[in-house]
Amino acid sequence: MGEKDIGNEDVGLSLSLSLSLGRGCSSSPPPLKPQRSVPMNNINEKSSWNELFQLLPQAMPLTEKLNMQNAVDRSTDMRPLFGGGINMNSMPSTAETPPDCNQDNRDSSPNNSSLSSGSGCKRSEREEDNGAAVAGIELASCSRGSDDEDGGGGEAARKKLRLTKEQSMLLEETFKQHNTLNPKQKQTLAKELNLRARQVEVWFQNRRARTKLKQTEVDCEYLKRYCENLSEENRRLQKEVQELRTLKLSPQLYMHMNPPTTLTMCPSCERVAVSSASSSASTAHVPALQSNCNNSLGPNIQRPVRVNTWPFDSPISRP
DNA sequence: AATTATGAATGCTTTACCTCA
DNA sequence: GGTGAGGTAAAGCATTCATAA
Repeated sequence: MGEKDIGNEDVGLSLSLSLSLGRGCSSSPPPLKPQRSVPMNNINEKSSWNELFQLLPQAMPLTEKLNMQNAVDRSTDMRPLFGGGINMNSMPSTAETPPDCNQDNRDSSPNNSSLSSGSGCKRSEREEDNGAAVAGIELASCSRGSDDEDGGGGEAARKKLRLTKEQSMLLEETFKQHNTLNPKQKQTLAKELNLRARQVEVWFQNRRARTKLKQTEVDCEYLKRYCENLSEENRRLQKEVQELRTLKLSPQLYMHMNPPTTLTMCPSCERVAVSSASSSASTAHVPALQSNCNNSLGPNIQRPVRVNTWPFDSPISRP
């Protein structure tokens, strides 16, 4: 399948996602992601993403931001919707969910160790699931799997469920709104989808995990680029230092040189003006720049411009 | 046959809540 | 009554497996 390729390509094209934050700081990479410091129940990856996008560099066109968002979304969201050969079976395997199953072996773990930890076995969900099963979840049509429900053991062969297109779509839509569900939402959604609450829960867990994975890939790509740009910048600066040293060694040349060039930026519109330190004429165009903007800092405030290693913010490939 | 996508299982951590000394 | 320790449940995450496509 080429889907992964597409995903990677998108990632490659869309790296800048989180990067946003590095603007103006070329010495240390920006935080890639807001760190979690809240109870896990409150995690809302979506909102983090939104924050990230809000922080994207202003220089980045909106379409680019959207493309990035779409790229990530596409890489994870669209597949279930447009993947070929969608199997419409929706039946939770009866091997997994015997109609009269009302105890903890719902998950049909081969070693039946789901009770081992007490905390990891999600008792309530099993209870919920039982409720869902009672509510008729098991009545969903099953296009396959009828041959393994008689498998006696049943637990050994777990038949893989494929969600229907409609189910996937609704799950995706819900995930876009909130990437975690409270029990009530879970139940409601499960009922709507004709699935067990546990299945909805698992789907959301997987979705979060895989979204995170994609984000990690994007972050890695960004860091890679960031590093490359730093290296490039370093090389450039070293070359510049070398040139200056050379000039210093030949004072005659040095004397005929123009004074060092500095860059100044209009604080409001952030347009850059090149000026010579001793040339009043050349500095004149900073106020000229500022004449077009409402600069709250006043026209005389100029700040030096740092060379930005932000990969998408400035042309790196300088001559 | 190999690969990819994805549903599911398992074990662990974190957090909230309760009980008790 | 306030407080810290210990236990428990619930929820989420990371990892892994299994299987459909």
